[in-house]
Amino acid sequence: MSTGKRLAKRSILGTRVACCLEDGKYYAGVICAVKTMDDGGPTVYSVRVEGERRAREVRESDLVGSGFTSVGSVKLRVGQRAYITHNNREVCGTVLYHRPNIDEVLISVTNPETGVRQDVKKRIEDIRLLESRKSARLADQDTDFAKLADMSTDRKERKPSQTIDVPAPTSGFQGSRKRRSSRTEEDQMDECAAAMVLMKLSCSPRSPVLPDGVMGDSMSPGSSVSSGVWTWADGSFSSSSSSSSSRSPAHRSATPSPPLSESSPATLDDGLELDESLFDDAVPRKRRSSTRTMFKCTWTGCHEMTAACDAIERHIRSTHLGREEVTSDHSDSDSDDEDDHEEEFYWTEVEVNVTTWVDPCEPLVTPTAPPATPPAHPVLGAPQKVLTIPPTTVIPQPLGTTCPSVLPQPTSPQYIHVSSPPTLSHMDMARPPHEASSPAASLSSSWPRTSAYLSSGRAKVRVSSSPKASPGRGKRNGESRKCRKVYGMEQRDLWCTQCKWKKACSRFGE
DNA sequence: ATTGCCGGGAA
DNA sequence: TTCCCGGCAAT
Ligand SMILES: [Zn+2]
Repeated sequence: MSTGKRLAKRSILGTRVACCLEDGKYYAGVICAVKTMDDGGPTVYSVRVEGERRAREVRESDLVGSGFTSVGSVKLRVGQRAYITHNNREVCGTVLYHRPNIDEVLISVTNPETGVRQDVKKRIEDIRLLESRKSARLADQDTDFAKLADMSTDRKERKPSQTIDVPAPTSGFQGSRKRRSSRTEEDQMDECAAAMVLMKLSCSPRSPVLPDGVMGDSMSPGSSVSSGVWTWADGSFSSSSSSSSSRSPAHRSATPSPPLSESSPATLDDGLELDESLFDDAVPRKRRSSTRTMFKCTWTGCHEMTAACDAIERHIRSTHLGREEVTSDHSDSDSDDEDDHEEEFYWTEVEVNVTTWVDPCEPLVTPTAPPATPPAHPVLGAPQKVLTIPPTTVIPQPLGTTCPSVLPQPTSPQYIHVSSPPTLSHMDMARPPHEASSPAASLSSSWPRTSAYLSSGRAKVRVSSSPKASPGRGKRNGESRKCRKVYGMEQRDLWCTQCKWKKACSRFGE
């Protein structure tokens, strides 16, 4: 009554959180009760830490998770167990150090395949303190099993991400909503299992894979927080679907064999066909008419553009993500052993007028490109007119087609922006954006990278044959990325009011 | 299973 | 009026 105050409705009971214990490290647990002192006292949470019997009572400030402190704002102790996405699978590691000042965390992980221990640098935002519900995931494609299973399939240059299968979010924690389930998951599992079998057959029973005690040291004394990250290796396959989910590790489009029909963006500079037969059969091979697909860096303020997506990814990796190729210069197309392919989130395909660029193999910069590329990690979400593409770089949309599912800004479907960034960034979005005025402002400038989850993974532009509009009820035809979808449940406060009320969206109404 | 949102209802 | 949600249609 009275004072409008709306509590986040969802019950936090049952929410998985990381709880800071006496040793200063965080351990996974579940909230089982909340005790709030009505007289202004601090709220006390009763958390059952995994591996312990009794629940312990902790203060809010000792919790990390959705609705609480975000990982980004805590200092991790040495020895803290952490989960990161490495080579497309979640691995568990131990923090070697955490330097908040430069936002860098060094984690020691062990590669399940090689058994080699490796130190990985991550940003705090890319780190989870809780294990994802679905961990283990093979990178497929060029992992061993892929070779075993079908090595004939691809021999040529392959690109990490063709399809836009959405991966996920980051911010390891969860509230109460479950993430979408991908059906490919099963496939992968199967293949994975098959692979394991193969490997088992061809290797010694106790294959080099996964050295038992991956991190036998410096962990909690008696708490078995783990439950095995690489579950598949343990033999426990139970795909539990506990209520508290979490992000699923970012994984790429996996399916190796089937010829992907759509959504296979251009590949390499020379003569590989792209899929644009869909929108305009231009450039079946080389530059033909007058446009051509280029790969443009979408990093805020950066205008780098290259002809090969390979190149743009390299650019992004080194310039923006600050990662250098860890692995020895692999010949050209396999064992991508770097990190999760975060670089893929920062480029987009663009149709370029062929006359404006010269060398197909060399990265080039748009004429107006400001030399000032942010040196360090620029803060995402600080909008600064990103897509200020000079007229030459973008082609107008061919027909009165809709440009669905890409730009959240419905107002100017003038430019087709062949999309690609398959997923959103792995930024943590635990708290409401400190952005300028309206979230819409930030949106209009770029991808909704502030968004948490882009649920249905499909981001490829596609020309639908007929504009078809039936404003009846339910849903509009193909397009429907409204606040809910764009921001996800987790960021409900960013939705427009109408959406919050389950009414017709006013922001993306169109 | 998820998303958009109408219609209805409580505060 | 503001806010919330059941439930249905369309994916
Ligand atoms: Zn809305």
